[in-house]
Amino acid sequence: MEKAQKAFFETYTDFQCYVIAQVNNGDFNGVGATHYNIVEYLYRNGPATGKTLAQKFHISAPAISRHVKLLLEKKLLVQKQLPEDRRNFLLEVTGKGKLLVDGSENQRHSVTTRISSMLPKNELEQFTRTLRKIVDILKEE
Amino acid sequence: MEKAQKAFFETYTDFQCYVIAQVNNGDFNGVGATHYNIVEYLYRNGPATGKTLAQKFHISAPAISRHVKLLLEKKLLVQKQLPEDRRNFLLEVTGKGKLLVDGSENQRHSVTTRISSMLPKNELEQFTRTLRKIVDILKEE
DNA sequence: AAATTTATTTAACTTTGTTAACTATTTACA
DNA sequence: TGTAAATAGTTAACAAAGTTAAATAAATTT
Repeated sequence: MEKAQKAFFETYTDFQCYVIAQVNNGDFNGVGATHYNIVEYLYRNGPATGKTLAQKFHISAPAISRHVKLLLEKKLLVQKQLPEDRRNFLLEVTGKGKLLVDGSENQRHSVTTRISSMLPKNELEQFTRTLRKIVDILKEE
Repeated sequence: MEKAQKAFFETYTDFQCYVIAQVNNGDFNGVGATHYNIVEYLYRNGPATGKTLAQKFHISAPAISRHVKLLLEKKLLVQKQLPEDRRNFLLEVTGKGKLLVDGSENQRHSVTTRISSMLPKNELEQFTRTLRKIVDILKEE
């Protein structure tokens, strides 16, 4: 294997360990990583249906259904049945849900905040561009 | 939130979805993602003990123990008790284990290979440098 | 020699994903 | 228009892979 490839490979796998560990361990007041990501996604992108979330997060509809059920119980989301197609339920973040995302004690959010604040702006921009390319490569399959 | 930060944040979370999906779904002949990562790590870095693996992958000793047990059953690893301290068991990749990693049908390996072959060399090097910084930031805590 | 520490394993449990089967609703079309 | 197919979501049963607590065996400390 070529040197640049090898360096990338090692760093990437090292990084992957952290991402996985963060997902496995991150549980904040009974709100797991995927729970949090759902709330945050709906906060930033506006209301969406369960189906959209399943596609976004690449998990099955029943998995989303269980997550949403818990988030409704915790009053972090509310559900609105659409009159034009009553099979669809739009999910919306509550004030409490927004507080969860905005909260400064939020570890999940702070990881990306910390990363982006510790890199020079141009380096961050270049990194984001390459990472976007990588995501697009991954999406192709 | 600043524009560059926001772009990073969105791309990062999108990327994270793929990493997690890959870990959840990736099961190749009964060998899951962590199983494979263990074999590959030992292949590339030489024999190591369970304790080392637990530290490397940020998972508990019992989790490693279960993974290793399966990998021994599948003859992908062998175990050698060290005479100088018989509590330590060095884990080593077998020929069969090496074939798993080297195999061209190997999806896990091919993700990083595909990424690195689709980026210009200097972009890959810059990306690796920034990603290494990020891993170091994450390691600090 | 006894107590403590260390590496590993076993047992019991939790979380979070999966597929299969179900309900409710909408759409297609003979 | 009435029936069949498709779609969104849920429930049930299960699997994978993590966790902590407790057990074992070996080495080290006192």
